[in-house]
Formats: sequence, structure tokens, C-alpha cells
Amino acid sequence: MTVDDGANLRPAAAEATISIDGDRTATEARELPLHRRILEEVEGKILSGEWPPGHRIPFEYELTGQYRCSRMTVNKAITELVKRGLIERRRKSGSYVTHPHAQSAVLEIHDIRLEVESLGLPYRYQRRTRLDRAAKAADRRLLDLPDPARLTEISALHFAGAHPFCLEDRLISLEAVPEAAGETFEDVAPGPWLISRVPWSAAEHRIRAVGADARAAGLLAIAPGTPCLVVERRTWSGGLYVTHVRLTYPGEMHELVAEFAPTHPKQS
Amino acid sequence: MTVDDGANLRPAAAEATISIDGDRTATEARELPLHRRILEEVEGKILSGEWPPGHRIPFEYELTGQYRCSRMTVNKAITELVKRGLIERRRKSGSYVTHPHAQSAVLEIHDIRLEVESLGLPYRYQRRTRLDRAAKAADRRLLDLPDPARLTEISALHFAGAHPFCLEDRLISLEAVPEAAGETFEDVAPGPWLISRVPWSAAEHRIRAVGADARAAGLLAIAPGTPCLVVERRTWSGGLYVTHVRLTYPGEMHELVAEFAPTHPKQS
DNA sequence: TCGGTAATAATGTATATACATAATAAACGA
DNA sequence: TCGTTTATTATGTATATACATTATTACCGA
Repeated sequence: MTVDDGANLRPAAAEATISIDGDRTATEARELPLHRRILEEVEGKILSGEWPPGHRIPFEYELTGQYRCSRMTVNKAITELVKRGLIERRRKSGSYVTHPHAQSAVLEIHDIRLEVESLGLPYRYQRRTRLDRAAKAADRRLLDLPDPARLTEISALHFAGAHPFCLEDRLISLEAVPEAAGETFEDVAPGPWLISRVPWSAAEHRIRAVGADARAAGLLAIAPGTPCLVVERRTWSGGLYVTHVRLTYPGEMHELVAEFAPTHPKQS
Repeated sequence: MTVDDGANLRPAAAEATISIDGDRTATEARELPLHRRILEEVEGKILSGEWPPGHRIPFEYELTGQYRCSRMTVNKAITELVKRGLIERRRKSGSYVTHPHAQSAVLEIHDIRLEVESLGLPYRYQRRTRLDRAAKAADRRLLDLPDPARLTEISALHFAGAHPFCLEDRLISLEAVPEAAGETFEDVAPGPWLISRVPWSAAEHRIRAVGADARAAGLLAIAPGTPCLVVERRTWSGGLYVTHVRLTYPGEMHELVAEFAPTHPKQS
């Protein structure tokens, strides 16, 4: 006869509350339900990088102590973060911040290398240009930057076999990622480099079809005016815009797939 | 002193269980947790149209009776369906199946009329052709149809002001939507028509850039080879593929925006 | 030392209870 | 009859409890 694990009966560790401080700017955090507050504070720690990927977050019974609440309340918050893909749970071991490979099942942030290799073609990356410079007005608008702000500008090509597969034009905010200043991006593409460095991110996509201009046509070895799929992506993490990319895929070489569903018919 | 609402103490209405029947094909429904089973059965009723949009689903205390479980368990299932956008709850009134306008915040199913009108331009719809015919092999593959299957094929144009905005080529499975056979689609576009008829749906998108072929160029009044954004969408509902559309947007007239995020930086 | 078994510690699911909140419906008095 | 008060009802949040499940750790005997 196993009685109870008694998680709620553990000594409460009354001091050392993460949370009660609160009043964050006194504007928000007003009357949120407790499980929402727990969720947002844990999410905040993950997004800000304070708890990096792989980090073990406090056990449920520790959080019940910190927030002086029952285990079910903590469980509700953490379970939601699991559904959002920020946390993974392992029994007996604990709950861990997941690694930020694919943020969402829908229109996930593609690793171009994987994409090319999944086509059975050899992948090659080639950096073209790299420049640290002050942000212009348009850049500041794009990345919501303060007036004097610096960023890194990179232009690179991704090859599938002998043929250019994708042209990448990227801005990285040096406010959000200062380490980018010391990186040449000659051997590693900015995408994977950022993903391994920025604890978590989310993105906004803009997708359109354009004819290749002279520069893009030259770099991608296609005729000017060839239809290209242009994906522009702004990425943010922990309340700060991190990067803006424009990916130009020549013609019909590329197809984006996005799916969202309660339940897909094929599997049921 | 308000004692308790006593939801759990209500007479259990022991007969009339929706659920205990179960054993559905005995292949699945094996050892799902109860709250998952409730979720799936309610979701199934919504997706199949048995509970159409606007329908009031049973009160929590009724479901506790039907499933012989506590209110918290029912609440967990329903709360998840609220998060998925299938159900809306109103206090004192009950829980209702939502109307299926926008299935997901991400890359939602656009109503082209709204899209055009949001640009401040007058909208006009024009059906080009309409045909009931047997499904060819390619169609059957696309919509996962049985061998002899019939469908409706529609071609139509959407105008923004005087200019063609979008070319629509659509197939509708007459197995899933038999009423389509009696509809000319001369005055109402297939999109809105379907949305008002199919209880709920989810979709898979494929997005690419192509040069306009002769037919598309003629209909859209653009030069052949002009870059177009082509969105192909398969939609299913209640385990059945309903429709396949190809929307061709000329050149840079159109931009798709998709966003997914734990929390957007702008708002925090 | 190896390999099996038992204890342990975390999450997973579920219950019964309690009170808060919000919207509707009913009762009631001017 | 109208408008105000009061009761009712369904959802919203939270608690304390219980036991199941599953890795891991610890132990123990051949």
C-alpha cells in the first residue's frame, strides 16, 4: 500500500520565492491567475536565456514552495509549456528546457542544409560579404531598434550540388547578439550559428513571389526576372528582435509547406 | 456563506452515457487518459458536423455524468478545445462550438473578399467555368478519394477594382459535400460557400513561386512568365478531404504573412 | 563483478472540494 | 411597467489528496 508522495506536505521553503517580488512595472501582472503567472515567469526565464536549452527547471514541488501553491497549479502551467514545445519532461529526472531546433510544427524555421540534404544533394555554404555597420532608419524600423544601433550585415549563398539553391541576406542586431561582431560567418551559416546561441525564438514570415533582380540573378545563376520565392523572416527572442533574413529561392526549386490541423485525415 | 455548488454531488444520471460504449473498432481508444478521450470524442462530434457551429455542448456537470468522472477532468478536456479554438465558453450560458472562420492564427484561410476590401478596393467575383466530372487518378491521389468518385471543378477570378487579383482553380469532393452538385457558384465564391457549409476544417498549404503560364497570364491580364505566388491548399474536415484550391496571385500584388510566437516583443 | 530486485523520486492522471466571477433569470417594489 | 435587487447557474481557479507510471538509484546475493 503506497500511501501518498506527500508533495504538498513538504516543508514549504518559505523564503526564496522567485515570484512574490512581482509588481513588474506595476502596469501588468495585475490580476493574472496564478497558473498564468507561473507560466509567464518560467517562459520569460527560458526566452531570456536565463534558463538555456538543456537546463533543468525546478521540480514541481520546488515551484509549489516558491509560489506557495498546490502542485496542480504548477502542473497546469508547466503542462502548457510542454504543449508549446518549450519544455520536455522526464519522469524521475525532471523537466528540461528543450533545444530550439524547430519552434513550431507550422512553417518551422528551416535549416537549409537539412533541406538540401533531404533532397539527396551535397550541400555547400559560401559567405559572400560581411559588414558591421550602424543601423539605417529602415533597419531600425524593421528590427525595432533604438536610434544609434549597430548591426551585422551578411550576404551568403547556399548550394545544392553545383547549383545555387538560396540567396541569404541577413541583418543581426548587435544589441541582441553582441557575439556576432566577432564572427566571420565564413564557415558557419548565420542560421545555425544563431540557433545554437539564442536560447529561443519565434518568428514572423512574409512570403511573396518576385522576379529576380540583376544582383540576385547573377548570384543564383538564373535569368533576370525568373520567378523567385522570397521569404522574409524577422525573429525575436526574449523581447528583442534578433535578426531579419531575406531568403531568395530561385523559381520552382522550392516549396513551402505549412499544415495546421486538429487531426489529419490520413492518420485517423 | 456560500457552501459548494455541488456539481460533483449531482445525481449521476447513470444511464445515457455518450461514451462508455467505446471500444471503437477496438484498435484505438486503448489506454488513452480519460481527459484525452473526452477531448477526442467532443472534437470528433464537432469535426464531423454532428455538433455544428453555434451548438451548445453539454454542460460540464452533464459530461461528468456521462463519463462518470470529476468536473476537473471534463474541464481539462474542454479547456484544451478552447485553446484550439473549437469551443467558446460563456459563463452561466454554456459552451458553444465556435464558427469556423479562421482555423488558426497562423496562415489562416483567407477570405479574398476581405483581403481586397481591406486594401480599400472594390471587390468583384466572377465565375469562369464549372463542371461536374469523374475524378481522375491525380485528383484521387490529391484528395484521397476512392476509385469511382465524382467532383466539381470550378475556375473563377477575384478582382480588386478593375484588375484581376487572384485566379482560383478548385476541386470539391462530391463525396464530402454533395450539395455542391446543385450550386452554380455564379454569385457566391466557393470559399465562403464551403465555409458556411462545412462544420470545421483544417488545411495543408503549399506555397511556391512560378511564372504565369499562357492561361493564367491571359486571365490575370499579365505577361506570360510574370512571377506569381501560388498557394495550393487541401482542406479536410471530419476525416474526409473536402476541397483542393490553387490560388494564383500575380506578381508582387500579394504577400502572405504568418506569425508564430510564444510572446511577441511589440506587446510586452 | 554482474545481474536482478527493491526502494525512491519525479511526473501523470484523477478525485472531491471550495469559493470566485459573471451573466442570466426571477422577484419585487415604486 | 420599469428598473433594481436578489437568486441561480455555469464556468474559472485553486486546494489537498491519492495512486499510477516510469526511470533511476541503491542494494544484495551468487
